[in-house]
Amino acid sequence: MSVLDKSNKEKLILEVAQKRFGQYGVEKISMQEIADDLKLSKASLYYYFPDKESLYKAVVEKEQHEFITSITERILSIKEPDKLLREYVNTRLSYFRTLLNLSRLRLEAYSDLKPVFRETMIQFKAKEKEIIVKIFKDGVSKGIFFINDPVMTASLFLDLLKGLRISVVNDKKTLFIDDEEYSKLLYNTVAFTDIFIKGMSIK
Amino acid sequence: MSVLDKSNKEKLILEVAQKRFGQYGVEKISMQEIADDLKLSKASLYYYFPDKESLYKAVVEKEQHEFITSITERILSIKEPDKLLREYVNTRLSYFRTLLNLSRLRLEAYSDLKPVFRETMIQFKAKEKEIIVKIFKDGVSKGIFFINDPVMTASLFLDLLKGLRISVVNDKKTLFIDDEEYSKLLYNTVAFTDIFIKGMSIK
DNA sequence: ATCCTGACTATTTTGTTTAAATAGTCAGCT
DNA sequence: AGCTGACTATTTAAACAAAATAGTCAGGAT
Repeated sequence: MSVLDKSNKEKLILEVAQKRFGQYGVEKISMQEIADDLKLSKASLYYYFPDKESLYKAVVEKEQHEFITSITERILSIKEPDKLLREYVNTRLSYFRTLLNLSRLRLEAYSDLKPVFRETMIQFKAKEKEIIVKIFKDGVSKGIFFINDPVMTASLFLDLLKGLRISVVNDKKTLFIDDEEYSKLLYNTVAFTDIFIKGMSIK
Repeated sequence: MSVLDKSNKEKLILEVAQKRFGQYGVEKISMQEIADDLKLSKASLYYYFPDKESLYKAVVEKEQHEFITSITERILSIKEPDKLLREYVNTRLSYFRTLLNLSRLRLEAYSDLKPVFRETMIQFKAKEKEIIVKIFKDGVSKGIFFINDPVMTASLFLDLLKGLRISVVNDKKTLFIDDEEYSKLLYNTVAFTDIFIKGMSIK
């Protein structure tokens, strides 16, 4: 079942769960609490979602979908590849923050990720990479970027962004990022993107 | 007491500990085992080092010292800043691998680091930064690099390198990096350095 | 005085049991 | 089809015991 063809009730449940998970993280919210929020019994909640994992997965996929939709929209309105890339890293960072709140445990680590999530994550990474590859290739064809291997370079770019994100989280015990840390991360990310763009640009 | 003015016995102990910690990590090697290696009683080992932490700290500082010495040597023989930077990332990466073996737990994370280590780590980061700043400033004065804020850019560069390293480790349960992963990390690091250098170079 | 040791104690880690919390099921009602 | 109370199954947390290892010390050897 796709994100698009859900019943109203399911959508409502997803919204409530999204809000709750976003506030305290999956492992701190019980199914009972979500049911209470919906003024529903827990058993009824299980009528819609077979288990907690699938509910969480649906919320994560909803977030992913919202991010991809949002960024795809912008792609249509922005013409310059470099501007586009800057826009991308911005949006991506706020999405990162959302995901962080959603789980409150090292979300970007494959290691202790259940197979179900591994798959959705791989899919997301593929979409993400596709977007960046498109931007890079566009830049090349417009004569702005000089890139030998756009696919490899896209991977590298995404790895570096991820690295910056992880660096911040890795240094902390409590998996939460405050405004100050966020703006510092944003600053670093922007500075990095500038240099990277310059590094790819025709001299 | 500096790394330089230790008794022969202390040096020997450090070598043995360095080897042992390097093989299995600190937490998997007992003081008894190190003492056995040295054909010494555990109590004697404690005669030289007041506790395990200080022994471990001494080993880490030895490694740091070896790295800094090694890289400083190269700085003297290499003239071109870009070549120097490439040399740096190479050496730094092999040092990373050593440290990884030494602890086998997220060493680069400040969070659960005892104050003693936090200090030596801060010192090391400062030295590291100093080296990069020097390389950058040299590049600027030689008219090769164009950098507005060399200090900030050095921080960013080091953060990005760290990010790439952490990305690899973060995805794993077992904190060990094999040859294949290492060469992939090296490849990414080199590719990144190339783009970064280009991004800093005068057009 | 320097270096070393066996025999000790203190602390940390690991394993085990039990209790509590929460996930998940189901027969049956509306 | 959608919902529920009352149930069971699993997971997590707390408490305790046992094992491993860190760390101490009085005193012996050189």
